[in-house]
Amino acid sequence: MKIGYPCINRSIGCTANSTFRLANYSEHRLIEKVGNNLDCLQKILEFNVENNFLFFRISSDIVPFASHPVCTFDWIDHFKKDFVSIGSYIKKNNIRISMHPDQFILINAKDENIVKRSIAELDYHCNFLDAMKLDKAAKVQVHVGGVYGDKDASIERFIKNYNLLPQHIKKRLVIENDHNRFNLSDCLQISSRTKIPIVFDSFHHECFNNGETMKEAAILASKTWKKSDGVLMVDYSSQQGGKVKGAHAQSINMGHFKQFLQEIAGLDCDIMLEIKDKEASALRVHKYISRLETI
DNA sequence: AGTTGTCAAGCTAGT
DNA sequence: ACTAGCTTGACAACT
Repeated sequence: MKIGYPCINRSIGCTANSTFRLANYSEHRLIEKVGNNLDCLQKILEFNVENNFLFFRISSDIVPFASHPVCTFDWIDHFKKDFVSIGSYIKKNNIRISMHPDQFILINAKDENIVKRSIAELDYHCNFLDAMKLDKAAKVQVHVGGVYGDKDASIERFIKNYNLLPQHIKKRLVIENDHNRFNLSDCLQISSRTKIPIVFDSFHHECFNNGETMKEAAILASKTWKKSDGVLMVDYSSQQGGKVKGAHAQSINMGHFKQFLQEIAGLDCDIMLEIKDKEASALRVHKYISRLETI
């Protein structure tokens, strides 16, 4: 079981998701930003290896505007050496990688243009992972999309559009249950017809489910992962008190987390801690787990 | 140097 | 009708 946190490290003093304004786009700026972001990504990964965080989500902002029409620059070729070098570091240290394109990515949108832009964005994510020469266990996770007042039709549209995706996207794309639109059983329905693996989001499952216990749900999701996809990815969080339903906790609630670990005991998975304070909470989790291992 | 409005993109529920 | 929330900050124009 690997533990990770998403995108941002707050203790090493650099970010791998630095961007700029579209209005200020220039090739020079793009090269500068991507160069810095890749340098910082390497530093974050080194920090992670030292601290035994072997699961990491790379920010979608690592190559700003990569899928925007304004970007015609061949960044894959320009940074080829860096990609290969970071990729070998990832493989050498057996780090699991994921990416999570933003909320604008809607494979099942009714508007063809949104679908087109979404595919362009997925293409960017997959090209990025391909450039690092990572195997297909490095995943790109999205939500199913919008309901548009007709869930069945929206599921059909997802499946239809998914089947049309190019192979280099299909091999990495996975779906995640969300907290108010498509829950685990909706995702399972899609998975049974497309064989797409499901990232299990435990917090979303608490918010929105079809009566499955945490353990049942995690096992159902894990069965959608083939050997070559790697083990089940889990997104873990809990409710931030005083905020609207679905708001992620600012810092980890260890009691809640321990109970979650007990509930899914015996299931191999990699856990992404979607907690706002990032590695601070991840360090507390590690302390707890290493204590368990020494007992 | 510090503050603050704004940033490519969408959907949903809650106010 | 409007906004918070979602991987959420961080950019950049303004004091």
